[in-house]
Amino acid sequence: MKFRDELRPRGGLVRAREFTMKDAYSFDRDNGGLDRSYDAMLDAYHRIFRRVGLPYHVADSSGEGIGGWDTREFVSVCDTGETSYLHCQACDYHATPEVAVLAKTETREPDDPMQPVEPVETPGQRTIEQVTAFLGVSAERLVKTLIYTADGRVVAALVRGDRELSEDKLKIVLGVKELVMGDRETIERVSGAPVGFAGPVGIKEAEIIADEELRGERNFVTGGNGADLHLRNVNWDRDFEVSRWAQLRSAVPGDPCARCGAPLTGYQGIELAHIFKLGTKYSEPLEAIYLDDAGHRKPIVMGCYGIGTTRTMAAVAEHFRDDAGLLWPVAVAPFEVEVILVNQDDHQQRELAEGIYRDLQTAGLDALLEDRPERPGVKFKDADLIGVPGQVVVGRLAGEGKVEVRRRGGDGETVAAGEAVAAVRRLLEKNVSRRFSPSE
RNA sequence: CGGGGCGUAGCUCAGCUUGGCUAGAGCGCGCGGUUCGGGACCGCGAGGUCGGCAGUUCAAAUCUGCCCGCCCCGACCA
Repeated sequence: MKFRDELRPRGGLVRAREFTMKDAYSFDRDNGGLDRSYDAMLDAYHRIFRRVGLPYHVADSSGEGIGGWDTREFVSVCDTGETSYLHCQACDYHATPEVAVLAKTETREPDDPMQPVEPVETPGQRTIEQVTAFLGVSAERLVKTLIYTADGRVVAALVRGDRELSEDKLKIVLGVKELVMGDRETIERVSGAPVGFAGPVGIKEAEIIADEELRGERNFVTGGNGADLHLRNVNWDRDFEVSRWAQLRSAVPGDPCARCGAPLTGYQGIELAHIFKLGTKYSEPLEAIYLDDAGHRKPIVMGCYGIGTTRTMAAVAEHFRDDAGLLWPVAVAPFEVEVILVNQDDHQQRELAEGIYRDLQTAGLDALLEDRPERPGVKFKDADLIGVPGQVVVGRLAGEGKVEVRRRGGDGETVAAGEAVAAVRRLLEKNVSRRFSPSE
């Protein structure tokens, strides 16, 4: 059980303040051992989700602040999911926008001539939306200057106005452990202006790193490093020096896949599980040490693996339901079979139902007995709503010692009461065998 | 924290724009009867500080102000 003080819980079970999750760590003596543990866990997770029967994908993702590598998420596709993913239909690459690597775009030199830099007054216009509206230019013509503190030094990251910077990519390019947005004080110091007017021209103390996409841009608009000031017709090289070019922007649908160049498409999903390699990031500071064959003290090499149990139930509800209610996959159903006593006042029916209920339990099945004093219709509707996969109906055929065994919502077969347990077993096996391929 | 919406019977909601009938419906609940394998039917009945406080008015569920609670969007985020 886990608790988290979410500012705003949402999406029902997907993001609540209280939830359950399965958490696991592996401890190895070296990276080779870690790789084996990780691969075993990856395989186990595949088997878990195949058994549940949920359609899912495995996507490259980031450590979300924990740090690590070989970070992968198990994702259930779902329009109500809270996370965006990108997919290449040509080569089946899945990744989050922050980490999705893009094929190098052709960077041809822009051929229009450079115009002289022109300062423009932009009183109070700080955001991209405000500046584009004020100057009457599209966001692609703007260049955003984002000030970061990376392991203590200041960096100015440049991306096109209509793009999002990927902190994951920036962190990797810089090779730093800690990357945080510059605070107000830092921004004002290096830009010499209030927050919202930073630009690359004349910026102090900051290394300028630019998204490779900007190579093809000319005469763009940037912050003017002065209060209420922007600059038109800014050009790299002529007006400021780029110390490094790199792919910094988050991917969006339509961008080319790094593996095969085909356009990526986007989808929403629920993050079901997350695995990654931690290495010695925590074992070193915590002094989780072992002695190797030679008697040397070495930090344990760790891996981290989690499954969001509660939100997996949310994904199950999204995928396994019909107009009448839920259809639990057997692997995660709260009960495997429900015995429906149609007329609780009929002694013959009652005895038969209670007998089968006990037999099912004796046989090791999770059984539920519906014997409330309700009308038959109510019981059938509720049984379908709850969605227990197996149903045994004990009703008008009880006098002949017969009952009906069926899958929730499906056609039934009439069997002798003594055959009921075996019939339920067969039925549940069939249900278990329902599988989806990971790429479905 | 910013934006939007909603608080009326146990539940879901109508009524509010344009103030005025005894504040309504469906479901649920109680009693009587019929029915009894896919959320039955008939009859009778109980059930309300209209979220709270204050104001305007001859008169407030309805208009105004403040407060409280819940939901949605955003910011944020192992």
